[in-house]
Amino acid sequence: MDSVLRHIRRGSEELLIEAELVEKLKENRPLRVKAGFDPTAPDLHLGHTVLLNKLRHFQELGHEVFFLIGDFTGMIGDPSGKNATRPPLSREQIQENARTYQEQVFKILDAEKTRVVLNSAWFDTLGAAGMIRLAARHTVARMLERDDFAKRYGKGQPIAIHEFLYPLCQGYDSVALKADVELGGTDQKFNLLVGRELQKHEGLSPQCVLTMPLLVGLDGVNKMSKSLGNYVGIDEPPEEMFGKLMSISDTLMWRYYELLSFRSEAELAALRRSVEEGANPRGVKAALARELVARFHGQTASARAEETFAARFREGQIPDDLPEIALAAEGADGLSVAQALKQAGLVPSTSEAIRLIRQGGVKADGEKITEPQGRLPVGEKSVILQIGKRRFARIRVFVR
RNA sequence: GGAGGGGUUCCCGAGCGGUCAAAGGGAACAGACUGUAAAUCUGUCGGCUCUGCCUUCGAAGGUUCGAAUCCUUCCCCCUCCA
Repeated sequence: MDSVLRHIRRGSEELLIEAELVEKLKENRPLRVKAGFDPTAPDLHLGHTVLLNKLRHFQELGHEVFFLIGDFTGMIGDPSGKNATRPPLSREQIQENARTYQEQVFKILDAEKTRVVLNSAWFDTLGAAGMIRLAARHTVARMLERDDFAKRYGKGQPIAIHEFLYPLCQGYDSVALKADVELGGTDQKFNLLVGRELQKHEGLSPQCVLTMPLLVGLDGVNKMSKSLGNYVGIDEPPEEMFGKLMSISDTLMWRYYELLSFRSEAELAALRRSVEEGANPRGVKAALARELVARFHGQTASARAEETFAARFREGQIPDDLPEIALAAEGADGLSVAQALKQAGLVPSTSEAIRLIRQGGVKADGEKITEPQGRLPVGEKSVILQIGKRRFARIRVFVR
């Protein structure tokens, strides 16, 4: 029992209430473990996988996971108040999103032990009267206990009524599913607890609540999210993933280890010690990148991504598989480098190109270009233009 | 229904008749450094046929030699009172 509990708790923020969970586990049946996802943005990133990994743990322990897609609650919108409105999704879009979700989710979850459910299944039949009955179960004062509501109320910021319905609906999902455990991010704690209350009202045994920390994004400041652009998508190409993971700060790396790696606590401690004793954090970070890329793309792809990364950034190599782009020059004197960079799509404007040349950031066939007026001659041979370490194009100039 | 606050370049946010392509911060990009796309430092950060020209400060008009800054109308967001 102890080792099971430790497994469940690993990486988690909070478990409520442990004693109750022990009781449930003692019943020796598959527990009904619930986690909700909204029906938009089916592009999963590493932030989502923190929770998915935990669901996976439950499956490994023989429990049943309910992967709930909040197609009904999606209509209410995000209660965090950031995105005020969100266009309602059509039935087809939701179906489509659900499908995409599953494709991605089952890279982590065991499809055999996962039930995908939509909450419109019970809300469509609940009706307005049912909704009012549900709303009667909770008081405004209790609703205002939620941290973000309290803050907004205190600051005189608006809170729309329907935002109060969101936690209630999410809680009702737990009633409908008879959930034994619900997982969510720490920001979900309040909503998860509402589920407990509502279940008690219905005479059900209240669910245990397990919250997982939010994963900080690549910027090291905000939580990982697609809209902030600080994410690593689980569908991204191996090279991209590897590079992004190498770009996190040395401090942030440890957080990622805790939340994303499957290495044992003992192994983590050993890694930490080695860096304290002078090992280069670069290597440790690469090991993390290797593990994660391998999880989504396999060993070989992961190894190849690492090689590419090393070649590109340590040895400054130029990728060898660049397609040739043919650009037309107006006359026999060729094309200005700035124009070429723009037309090849490496920069959005010639102004930007000129700036980069002035800063010494542009190379042609490995030679730094110093003259903003520089031109590429017309010819049979292609030239490789490079900006910084990451942008390349193979260009050939011809006369129109 | 009434009163008031506000919409500025990717984001936050200053500017309130000329010296404003517009302070400051963030993000981003480049350079230096580095066994890292880490950290740190420096620079850049509307467009162009680039020592000059053109287009931006919610929209449209107007006043003025000159407007992000003043006036008019309109659109949008927010708060308070009822």
